[in-house]
Order: sequence, then C-alpha cells, then structure tokens
Amino acid sequence: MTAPLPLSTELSRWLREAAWMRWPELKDRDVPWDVVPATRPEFGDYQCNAAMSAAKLLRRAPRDLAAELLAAAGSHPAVGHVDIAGPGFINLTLNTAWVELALDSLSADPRLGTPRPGEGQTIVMDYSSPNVAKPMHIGHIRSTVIGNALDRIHRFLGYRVIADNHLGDWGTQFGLLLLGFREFSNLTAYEAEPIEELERVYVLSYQRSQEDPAWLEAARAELVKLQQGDPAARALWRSFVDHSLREFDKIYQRLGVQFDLVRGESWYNDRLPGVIQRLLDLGLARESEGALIVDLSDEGLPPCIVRKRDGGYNYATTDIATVLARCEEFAPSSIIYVTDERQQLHFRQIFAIARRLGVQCELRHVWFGLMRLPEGTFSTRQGNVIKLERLLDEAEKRALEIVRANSPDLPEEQQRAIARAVGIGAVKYADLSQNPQSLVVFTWEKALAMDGNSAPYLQYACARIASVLDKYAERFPDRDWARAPIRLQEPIERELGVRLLQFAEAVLQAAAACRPNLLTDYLYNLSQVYSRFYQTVPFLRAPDGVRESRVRLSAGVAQALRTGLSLLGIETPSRI
RNA sequence: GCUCCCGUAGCUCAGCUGGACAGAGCAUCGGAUUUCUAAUCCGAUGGUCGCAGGUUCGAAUCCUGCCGGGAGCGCCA
Repeated sequence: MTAPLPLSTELSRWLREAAWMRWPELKDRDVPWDVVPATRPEFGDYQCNAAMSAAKLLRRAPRDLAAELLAAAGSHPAVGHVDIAGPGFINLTLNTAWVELALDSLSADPRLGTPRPGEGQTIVMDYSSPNVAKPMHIGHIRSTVIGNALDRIHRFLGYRVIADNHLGDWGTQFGLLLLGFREFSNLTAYEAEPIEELERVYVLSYQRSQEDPAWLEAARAELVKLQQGDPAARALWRSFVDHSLREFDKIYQRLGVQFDLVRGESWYNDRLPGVIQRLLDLGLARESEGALIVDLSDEGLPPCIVRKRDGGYNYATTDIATVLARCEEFAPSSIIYVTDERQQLHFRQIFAIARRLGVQCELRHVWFGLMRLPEGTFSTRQGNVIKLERLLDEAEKRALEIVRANSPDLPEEQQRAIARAVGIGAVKYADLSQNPQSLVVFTWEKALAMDGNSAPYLQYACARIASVLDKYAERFPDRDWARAPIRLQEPIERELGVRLLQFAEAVLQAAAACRPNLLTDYLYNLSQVYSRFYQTVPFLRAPDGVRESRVRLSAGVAQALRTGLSLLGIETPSRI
C-alpha cells in the first residue's frame, strides 16, 4: 500500500474540501485551512487553526464552526480522534494503527514517500561563482554550500537542474592582470601556486596603477586588446582561467560539488551587442550622460546602466545576456541565483529588465548575509582573508583528533576517511543550519562546531543505527527485521514514528523556501528523538517481534538521516 | 537623503505567509554506562523576544515611529 503523503498536505486537503463544501462563500477568502504539526504534545499530532479566522468572516462562534467543520469532514483513516480546544483549535490525534501501516510502506521506500513535483521542469541554478585569479576564501562557502544543497534538493524532487558556475572571468581587472603578469610574474611560482601568484601580481599592478597614470593607461590598452580578441592576450587570459579552475576544482572535489556548466561571464561576451540592440529596438534603453541606461523608475528602482560612456559593457549587460541565453537554451521554469546580500538591488534591476524583454520564467534571487570577521569585513587589500582551503584543512585536523580519541582501534586510513566526512560535514552544516539571511560573523569555534546541533551529531546517530543493524544480523542470523510489522508501543516510539512520517514535508518546505535550514531543523529534531529512543528503549534485548519492529524503525530513521544529509551534501560513514 | 536586512537566554542561533505557558546548542551546576557506539541521555539554572505605539479573540511574527548594527544606491562585479 502507498500511504497518502505528505500527511499534512493530505489532512489539509481533507479539511479544506469539507469547509468549501460546507461554506462555499469562503472559497476565495483567505482562511488558513492548513493542518500543521501540533505545537505541543498534549494538543495531539496535528492541528488546524482555521476556525478562528473563519469565525470572523462568518460572524459565528469559532468553536461551533470547528464542530460543524469536523462533522462535514467526516472521518479520515489517518485520524484517530479529534478535539476542539481553547477558542477553537482543532486538534487531531493520529490513529496509531494507521501510522504503523504508513511506516511499514514508508520504511521500504528509499525516498520515504517524497513526491517528485518537479518532473518535467528545469531549473537553472547559479551558485558559487568565484572570481578567476583570486583564491576562494571563507566568504565563498555560503554560496557554494547553500547553492549546492538547493541544487541537490531540487534534483531529488524531480527537477532537471542545470548547475552553472558563473565564474567572474571577465572585466576590468584583467587589464591590470595581463600587464602586471608580463612585468612581475615568476613562472615557477605561477606553475606551483597559480592563484597566489596571480594575486601577488595583481596587487603589485594595482599599486603601480595608483601611482603611475601611464601604467593605468597601458592596462586599459591591454583590456581592449583582450576584448578585441588579440591572440596573445587571449592566450594568457585563458591560462589564468584554466589555472584558476584547476585550483577551484580541488576545493569542489573536497566539498563534493559538481557543476553541469562552468560558463564564465566571458562566455556571453559575443552576445552583449545583441542585447543592447534589443533594448534599443524595444525602446527600453536611452542615453544619459553618455551612458546607455534602462529607466526603471516606474518600478521604484534606480536606472540601470547597460553600456558605459566609453562604449564598454558591464556586469548588468552580461547578466541580462545570461538570462536570455539560459531561457533560450534550457527553457527553465525558474532560474535561481545564490549570492550575497549586496546584489539584491542589482538582481531586482536585472529581473525587471528581463521581464520587459519578455522573459516568462520565474527569476529568483536567494541571497544570504555577507560573512564578516569579528573585527569587520575582510578584503584582499587588508590581508585578513581566511582561505577556504585552510578552513577545510583545520576542520579535518580537528575531526581527526576526535576520531583518534574515540576510535583508536580503527586503521589510520579509515580514521582519515571518517575525519574528512565529519570535518567537512561540520563546516557545511554550520552554514546550512542557519537562516541564510542572517548576518554571519565568522569564528573558528562556530564554523567547526562538532557537538550539539551539528553534522557529527547526526552522523553519530546514523553510525549507531548501522551498528545496531550489524549486531542484529550477527545475533539473529535467521530472523529478518525488514519483514516485521512496525508496532508503536512506547510513547517515545510513537513520537519517533510520527516524526519520521514528516520527512517529505521537511524536504518540500526547504525547497519551496529555498532554505536548507528547514531541513537541518527537521533532521536534528529527528535525531534528538532517536537518541532519546535509543537511550530509553532496549531493542536487541526486546522480545521477538518488538525487537524487529524497533530495528526496522531505526533503519527507517537511518534512511531519513542518510537521505536528508545527502541532500545537504553531507556524508554518513557507517562508523564514526 | 532613499532602499533592503538584522536586533530573541551570559554566548551562538532556531522560531517570523499571527495561534494555545518563547525553543535548541554552548557555557554553569547535578545525575545516568555489568546491556545495542557516553561524539549520547536525563534534570536544574537562565529571556521586559531592541524601545514605544497600533491592528487582532490572539503579535517574537503584521503596520508605524524611534534607537543600535550591517549592506546597497549610474558607468567595479
């Protein structure tokens, strides 16, 4: 049998349809018919708060409405009993036998009942997008990790996702870089540590440009040569990009991040004149102070410059070209950009212009708070950047110390593998478990937290369950938990079972809100309940049948944790 | 000057499309292991949800103002 999941969706539909049948006049009114998990255990498993809102519209007593609604809805197989409490809350307690059956089918499903609402739809996801010739630092981790989690979540929900790493590989800094490279570079250093060398060269070239107008002029000339396709400039630039990409790939490999496309800004270069032409043809752009702008004042936005006074194009032009190209090539239902908060205005402008150009697909900017250091913002010039590589190294190092202390019997190689999964997982989780829009002040302590609400806590729960399954197989070789029915006897068991049913809801919510922390919240809570279950209820020593039920429930929890963590890009070793 | 975001326990943060006495983790204090991984669990302490109004049966959540912090606002990306 297939359980009607997600349960809250199903129950909401049940009550909403009954309400609309009973009170057709409320159909277009804004009444929250949603059934949501109960806020407190004594209120049952789910609750509906619609009666109070409806009461206002119908000028009736809310408790009466609640009673009429329940009478109209009749019974639902999942609902054991209902209560009307307080001013008119409808409290639903699930039928435990139904929950048991739902878990029987759910725990056999690797997706834990998660639907695929995205089938047939494409999403382009634009994330990470570091700048060529600069090292990835801790400021890049948010876009990369949050973007990758949203990428994985959407794929899981059936969307065709095109993950595109929109590299910053074009722009005025390349004039200084090309010129500086010819003058200052050390080729040996460039081969060994390309990004560091390019960074050094850039800083020198930048400094000289501040003091020497002729140098600045020469840099501009280099940029023009590059943009006009001069073979020598082009070749050198290509080398910068390739070397940078190789360095970025080391980080991506460690983070388990893969892209379908790596198209930098340069990829759109040839399309820029066409974009300008379209804007002009449609009468959307006009000249102002020598530059070409799109006036957006009727949307309350400042004008957007799409061509500079000197005839050059800027990032706005590129981003418009990018939207158009993506729509043409992939026909996505939406394009999601994951960047920091500073680009909010920029994307509002880009989206407004794209719509005027006839772009239909949903355009979504998922922004997150800029990462800062306790002493303020960091920048290359202040020399206070913390490189991503160093953060990952430190995470693995600290994790390895803990692994060695806790599992001294394991071979060195396995300890290292566990430390990688735990360390990288901790770093990712620290970022993913926060509301993306919170302002983030980087501290080592926070970024590397490995106890409490952290990835290792969840990984630990998984490892414990793996161990339980091993022990079971060892001690009861002729029994099979996978076929035994799940029975929920103890309150903690029931709580765990109901919680497990809510996996799909958590994934769907995280996707809809583009907030991975909704998923981490769910997973953390599930493991907390599991830890309590593990602590208070014996399973391998439980009687026949009960033992199998508990082992099977544990296996279901492990499945949820593994799947959930994989959606966040976090590994789950069978031992930690 | 205008726009956006943030201000919740000593610290770090959830909760914010309004719902029933405000939740975690860390820290502090006290407990739990002859048994399935103690990277765990149980208990205690700890909050005028920045301030002041307003809307509502009901506000941390919505609206207005103020205070404090961050970011952005035409030729950088």
